[in-house]
Amino acid sequence: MAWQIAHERALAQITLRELAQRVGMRAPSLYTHFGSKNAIYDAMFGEAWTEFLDVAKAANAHAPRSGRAALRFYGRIFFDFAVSDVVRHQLMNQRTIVGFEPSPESYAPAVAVLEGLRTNLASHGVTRQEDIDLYVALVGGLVDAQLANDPGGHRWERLLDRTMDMYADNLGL
Amino acid sequence: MAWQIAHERALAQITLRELAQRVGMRAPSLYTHFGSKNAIYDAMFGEAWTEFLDVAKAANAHAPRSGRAALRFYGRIFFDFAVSDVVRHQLMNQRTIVGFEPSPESYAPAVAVLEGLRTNLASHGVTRQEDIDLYVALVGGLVDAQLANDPGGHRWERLLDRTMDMYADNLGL
DNA sequence: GTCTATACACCGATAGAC
DNA sequence: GTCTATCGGTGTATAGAC
Repeated sequence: MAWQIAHERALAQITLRELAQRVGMRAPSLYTHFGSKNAIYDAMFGEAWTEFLDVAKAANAHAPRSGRAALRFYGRIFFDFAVSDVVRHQLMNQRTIVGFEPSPESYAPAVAVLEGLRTNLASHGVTRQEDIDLYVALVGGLVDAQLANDPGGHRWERLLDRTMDMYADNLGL
Repeated sequence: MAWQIAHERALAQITLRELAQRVGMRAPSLYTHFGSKNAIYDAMFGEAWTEFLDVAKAANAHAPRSGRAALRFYGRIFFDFAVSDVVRHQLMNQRTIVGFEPSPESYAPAVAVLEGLRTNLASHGVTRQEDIDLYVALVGGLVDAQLANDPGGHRWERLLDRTMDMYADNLGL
């Protein structure tokens, strides 16, 4: 229900009064379930990363054998997930809510995703930290450029395969 | 003065009452100079992009002749400027303030910067829109990864030259 | 024009009654 | 648990003093 408000208005424009009203409560009653407004964001943060962890796990079953094709594949899983929900991506990957810092419990699935990526990349010979860092920056850069400059379009999505191949070339894969 | 508050607290935590107090006014008096709070953000947005336009223009005088070196050079100008002031970069390149949309006048220097980049890249044979889009995504991705995962550090800054060379290779430069 | 005082509607959060 | 009542805070509108 909080997601619904976030999609209608904006992530930062969720108000306790509106959220409470939609679930048939008064605003102060929310404090019996959440210690603060940021605790609601925290739960949403954990939800979102758990959801992506499931998507990534399910996708792993169909990952290509070839290293180059796999780089494309992993990149597209993340790209599509991020671009398909701007608000969710904003909460997961940008620091847009001022006082909000994810709790260790909510951050755990995000760590699991990064560990999974590390394992996947390692299975294709990509193990150096700087190479992983570069991969993260490349995919993240395409996502952010797409959402910032052509939301709903495909201008940077079309550059994903080319970028992954460029990366593979650079690694000598 | 608004910049000072933004640096002490956060961009979204500038309050009209505090800003007014620091300049020796009451909050409503600010409406004589700005039509709304977002108009203050708008002025700051224009200031920031004008500042970078000046930096980019000054740097152009020392741009290397070689295409590969020039790609590194332009990328570093933007990267260093963005990373040196997180709050400013947030206002310039991210959509973090909810109701804020830059006015055409404040957006003009940002357009000028992009036109300058287009001219610079063209002088080294990079003219296709998709190539320019990729360049923007690469540099932006490194900046965002640096600020999000290692603020104040150099983990992604160290990947800048390598990324620019990878891009030059991909273009056959 | 520039500033002030006042007011409004809304926000997150807390206290205490039921 | 959920309520009512209330607090200090916010952006902003307006009327009026100088």
